[in-house]
Amino acid sequence: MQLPPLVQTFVLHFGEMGSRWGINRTVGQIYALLFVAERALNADEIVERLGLSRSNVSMGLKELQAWNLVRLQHVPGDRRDYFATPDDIWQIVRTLVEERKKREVDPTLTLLREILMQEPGSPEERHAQARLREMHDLFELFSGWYTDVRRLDTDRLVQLLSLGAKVQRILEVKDRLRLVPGRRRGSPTASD
Amino acid sequence: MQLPPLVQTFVLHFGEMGSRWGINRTVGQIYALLFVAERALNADEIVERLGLSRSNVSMGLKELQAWNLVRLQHVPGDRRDYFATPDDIWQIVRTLVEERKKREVDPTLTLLREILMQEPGSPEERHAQARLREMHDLFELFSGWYTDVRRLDTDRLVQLLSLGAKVQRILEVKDRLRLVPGRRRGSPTASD
DNA sequence: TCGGATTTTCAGAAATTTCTGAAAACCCAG
DNA sequence: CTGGGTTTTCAGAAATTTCTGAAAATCCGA
Repeated sequence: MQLPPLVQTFVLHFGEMGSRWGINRTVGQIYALLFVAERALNADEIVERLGLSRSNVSMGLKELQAWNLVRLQHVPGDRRDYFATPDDIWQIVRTLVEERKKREVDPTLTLLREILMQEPGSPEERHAQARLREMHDLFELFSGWYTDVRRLDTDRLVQLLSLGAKVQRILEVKDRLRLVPGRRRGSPTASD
Repeated sequence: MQLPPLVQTFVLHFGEMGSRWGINRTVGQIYALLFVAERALNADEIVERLGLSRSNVSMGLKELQAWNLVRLQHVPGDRRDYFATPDDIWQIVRTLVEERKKREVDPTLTLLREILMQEPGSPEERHAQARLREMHDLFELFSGWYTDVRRLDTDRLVQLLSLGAKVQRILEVKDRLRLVPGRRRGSPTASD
């Protein structure tokens, strides 16, 4: 592995972290390398920098492409494929969340719904269903929140995150307003 | 594996899902089983229901305890250990997030800070640092948001999630207020 | 302290995942 | 077409992770 020390530290750490998620170590390393690279890299450059076999890099890149985490680029007059991560880090976050939702949350929700359709054959099953309904509702809540929030443009999103729990105040106001009788429909927020 | 079909479906799915995260299949299965169980189970009951070896179950339970995901209980007059998941599903979510933060986000933030302290020795390293600063700031933002939001009681949290992107309206109001000249210090939110 | 019940440990076996080199497939300029 | 440069595939090798049985440790009532 022939890398500036600073980069190497990060690449190794990210590889380890990757293996704690579903991603394998080398895929994590490849991604880390591309993330900090000044320009798009081709497969041989990755091989050289990380000391992996050519075929391993090929498979790693294939996987990253399947996740939509790298973009394929071409350099004029060069037939090789070059790979890069999006410049906008928020785009990366969005892709990551989107893909994990697609692969993990959605199938789980489908399964839970199926289970909840079944007729329980015993008190034990009845209890299991009740428990799984709780889980289902939780996932639905998150899922709905996400499809909602995903639309926000990045500035708004950052604003919201920076606000943190201060948003709570708004809820308190909402509560107070709710106590006022005769309140009409609409958004009982600060805009009133 | 001797389980009601409905439970078995869930246990198997959850096991698979577990292995897509850092958790191994059997640990996932044990957790799933405890989650839907009507009462706390002892190790032998888990062995019997999931068809695993006694030692495997022992290690799985140890791991779940290390994650604070199961509580140890005792039945009067019985020397065996019984295990259960918290009844409150939100407690489970909180533990899960807390532990993952501790194991993944915090160490990464530490590493990123260390890297950012170093003096870049080349333009390549300078660029890598700039990129990693972006990542660092992103993690800080999430981390700060989380420490803030974690304090909210569950009702408020659910309220917030249900609200979804409608919270955006509040930001719009905030913007409008900011345009008003001569505004004094304090929180220019609904609470004014 | 003893003895039975229970849990934990751990070395090796089994299963799974990752990695590699060699060969095949692809792709385009000439 | 053809040929060289490039990427992909894939069977087996290597590495890692998971799982097991047997033995050791622990724990507690008598």
